[in-house]
Amino acid sequence: MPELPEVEVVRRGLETHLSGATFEDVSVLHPRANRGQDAPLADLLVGARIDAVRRRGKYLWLDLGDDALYVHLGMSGQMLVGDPGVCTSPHMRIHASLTDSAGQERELAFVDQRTFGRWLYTPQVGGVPVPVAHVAHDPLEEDFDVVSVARLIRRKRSPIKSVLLNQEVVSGIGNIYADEALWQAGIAPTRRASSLLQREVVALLDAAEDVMRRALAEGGTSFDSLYVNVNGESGYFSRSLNAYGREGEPCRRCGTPIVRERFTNRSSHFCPVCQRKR
DNA sequence: ACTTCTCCCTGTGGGC
DNA sequence: TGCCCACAGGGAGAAG
Repeated sequence: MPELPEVEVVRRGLETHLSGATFEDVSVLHPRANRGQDAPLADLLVGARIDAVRRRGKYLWLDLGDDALYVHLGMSGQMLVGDPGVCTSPHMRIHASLTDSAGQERELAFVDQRTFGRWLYTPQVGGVPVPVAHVAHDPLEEDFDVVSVARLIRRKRSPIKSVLLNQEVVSGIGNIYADEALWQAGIAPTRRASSLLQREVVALLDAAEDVMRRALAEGGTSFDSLYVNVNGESGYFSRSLNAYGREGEPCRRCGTPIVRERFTNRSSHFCPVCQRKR
C-alpha cells in the first residue's frame, strides 16, 4: 500500500536525516526481511556510507557508491529514523546503527508487520540496483515519456487496471492510485487496454501523475498507522480520495454510489455511470 | 510470448 | 467470550 507518493515521503526523510551517514552496526531480526541475501547483511553494510537516497516507482535505495541497499516496503514496511534504542516495535525486522554527517549516533529501524518488504544489498547496474533494472520509469520522473508509454499500454490485451499495476509498464501505481486515476480519467477499470484511444491513455497517465503529485503534497495516503514517514507520522491524502474506499458513497461527479467489485483478487472502486466502459 | 492465477504474511474486525 | 474467516495487497513464480 505504500505507493509512489508514500515511498517518496520516506525517501525525502531518509535523505534529510541520513545523507552522508555511515553504517556502524546491523542486526537482521527476521530473516524474511533480508531474503535472497547470501552473505550476512552486517558484513556487507558496516562501514558503508550513504551518498544519496533514490527512488523509482515504489522502489527505494540507499546509494552507497558502486553498490546500493535496495529497500522495498511491501505492504507495511516503515523506515524509522530516531535516537538509539527509540524503536520498540515488536514488528522491527532489521535494526541499524549509523553515525550521521554531524557525527551523531542514529538508529534506522525497518518495521514491517506483514513482512512483504525487504532490504537487499546489491550492486548497481546502469545507475540502479539490480532488482530495479526491470522497473519502468514512473510518471514523476523528468524523462517519463507519456506518449511512448501510452503506445505500449495500447498494445496490451489485459484490462487497463491490470496494465496500470504492471511495474514493467509504468511504475509507482498501486491499487489506490490506479482506482483514483481511472476515476479521474473517467475510464472503467475492466476495459481492455487495447480498446482505448491514444488520447484516452495519455489522459489516464496524466491523471495518474496529477493524483500522485497531489497526494505527495499532502504527505501521502494513510488509513492507519501503518503508512508513515521516517518520523512515524501519517499523511492526509485519504480525505481527498474520490473512488478508493468510498463504496456506497456518492460519486463526486455524478452522484451515483461508488461500487466496489472483486477484480483479480483485489478490490476495485469505481463509478458505474461516469467511468466509460466503451 | 503473453496473460492470469496462487501464494506469501499478520492484524483487524464482522458474524455467529 | 471465543472461534472462524474475509480482507488488506505487491510481486515472484507457476500455470494456462
